[in-house]
Amino acid sequence: MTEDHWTPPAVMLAVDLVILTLREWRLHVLLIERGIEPYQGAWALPGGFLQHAEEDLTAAAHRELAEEASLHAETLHLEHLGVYGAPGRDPRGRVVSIAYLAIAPGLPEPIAGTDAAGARWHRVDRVLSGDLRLAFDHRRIVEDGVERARTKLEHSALATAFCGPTFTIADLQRVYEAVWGIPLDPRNFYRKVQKTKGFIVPAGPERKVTAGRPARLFRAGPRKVLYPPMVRPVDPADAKESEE
Amino acid sequence: MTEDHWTPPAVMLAVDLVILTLREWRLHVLLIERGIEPYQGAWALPGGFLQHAEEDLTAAAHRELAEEASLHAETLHLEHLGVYGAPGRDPRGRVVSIAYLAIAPGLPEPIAGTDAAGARWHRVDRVLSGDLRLAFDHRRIVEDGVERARTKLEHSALATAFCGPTFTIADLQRVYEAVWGIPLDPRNFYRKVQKTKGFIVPAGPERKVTAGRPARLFRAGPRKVLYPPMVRPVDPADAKESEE
DNA sequence: GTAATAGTGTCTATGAGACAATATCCG
DNA sequence: CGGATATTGTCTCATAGACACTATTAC
Repeated sequence: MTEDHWTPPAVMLAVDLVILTLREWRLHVLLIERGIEPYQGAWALPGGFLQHAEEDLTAAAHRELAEEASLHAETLHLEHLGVYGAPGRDPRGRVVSIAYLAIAPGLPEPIAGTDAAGARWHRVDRVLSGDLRLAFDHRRIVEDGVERARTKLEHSALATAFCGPTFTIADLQRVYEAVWGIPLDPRNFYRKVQKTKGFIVPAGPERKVTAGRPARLFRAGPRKVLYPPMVRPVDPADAKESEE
Repeated sequence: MTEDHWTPPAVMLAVDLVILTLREWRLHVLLIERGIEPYQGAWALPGGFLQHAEEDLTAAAHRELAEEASLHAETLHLEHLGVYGAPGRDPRGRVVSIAYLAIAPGLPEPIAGTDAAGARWHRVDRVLSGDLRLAFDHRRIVEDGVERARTKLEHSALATAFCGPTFTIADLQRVYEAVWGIPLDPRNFYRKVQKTKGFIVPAGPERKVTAGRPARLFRAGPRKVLYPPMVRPVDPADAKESEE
C-alpha cells in the first residue's frame, strides 16, 4: 500500500441493489423512479451513497431498501454482484458503486420513499428490451444480475428462495422456466430434482390441489450447492464451432 | 440516490491484485513484503489506494503492479474478483478494497519497489496452509482468487493463458493438475480437450521433443467459453447427502 | 532390444432427454 | 365418465472414466 502521510483522494461510494422476484411466474426487478436530477424521471436501481464512513456495505444496502421502497427485508440475503466504477458514469463526480443481488419470493408492493417519485416491480424482459429509460449504467447492472441468477439456479438451491415455504415440483419448475426463459419437460424435471440429494425434502402428507391430481408438497432441503447440478439446456449455437 | 446538497463520507478506495502464475508446474501467487506499518514485515497482495479521484480502477491496478513489483504487464487481463470492505479490516480507517484476478504464464521475477521490502512468488499451497503471515484479510482474498481460477478453468479457455504461445496437450494437462491440485488421466484428458471445439488448434507440424515420443504442438483456439466444459472430478463427499 | 511418452480403441456405467403409460384428483 | 395435472417407466443416445493397446522417439 502507500505512505501513511499521504491522503488518498475521496471517492463517493454507493451501493446498488438488484432485487429479483417472481410475480405471476415472470421475473421482475425492483426499480425506483428518480425524483431528482440527474436522470430525474428515469428508473433506477434502489441504492445510494454510504451514509457514514463506518457503515457496513450490506447495512447500507438494507437501509436504502427501507428508505426508498419501504421494504424492510432484513433477512434478505444479499450477494455481491460486481463493481461499477467507470469514471464518468455519474455526472456528479467519481462514484464507485458496489452492486448486490438479492432474490426473494413474492415481496410486497413497494412504497416510494424520499427522493423517489415511484417504486415498482418491472418485468425483466421489458427492462432489458430497452422500453424503459434507465438511469446511469443500471441496465447493464440488471443484465449482469439476471445472468448471475440464471447461473446460480444451476449450481445452487436458489430456486427454492423464489418459492414460499412449501411448494410443489411444478412450482419449482415454473421458477426455472421463468428465470431461464425456456420451457422444460415436467417429467424429466421431476426426476432430476429428486435425484439431486438434499435439494428438496417432502413437507409432510399435505397436497396442493389444482385442476388435476393434487401434487406433493416439498420444502427446501439442507443442500445449498447442488450436486449434480441442474443444467440449462444447451443453446444449439454453442454446440457448433462458433467464435468467442 | 440521495439529495444533492448532502455530501457522502469519504471512504478510502484501494485495489488489490491476485496475480497467479505457474512455476515448475505449481501454482504461485505474487506477494509483496510490507516495508511499513501496519503489518510491517507481513506479506500482502500488490495493491494500494486510488491515486486521484478520476483514476480508473484497472488503471490503478496496473500502476500498483508496476510500482510495487516492477511488473509492466499492461496487457495482463484483470478480472473483477470481489469487494472486501468490512469495517475494521484496515487499522488506518475505512478502506474498501476492490480485488482483481489475473493469470499469466511464467512472469519474470518481480523487483521490490517503493514501500516494499520484497516481492516474491509464493507457492499457493504454502500461502493457504497458513505458514506465511499475511496482512489484512489477504489470505481470504487469495483463497477466493484460487477458487475462482479453478472454476474458470472448467468453463473458459483460461488454461491456455498459463501456457506459452504453443504447448502440448500434456503441458495443458499439467496446468489443470496444478490449479485443481489433482492428477488426471492423460488419455481421457487428451480426447476431452480435442472434443471441446475451438479450445486448442494445431500449431503446424512442429513437435516438442521430450524423453519419449515427440508431441504435437497446439495454440489457443478462438473459443473463450468452453463447450462442452472441462469438468472437475467430483469430490466423493459431494456425491453423498451432506449438509450445506 | 528397453524406457518413456504420445496417441487410439474399447468397454461400462451413468445421466439426459424423448415420450408412453399410469395415477389421482375435479366435475 | 372426461379433462387436467402428477408421477412412474422405458428407451435411446451421449459422455465420463477405466484401462488395454499401439506408435514413435532416444538410448
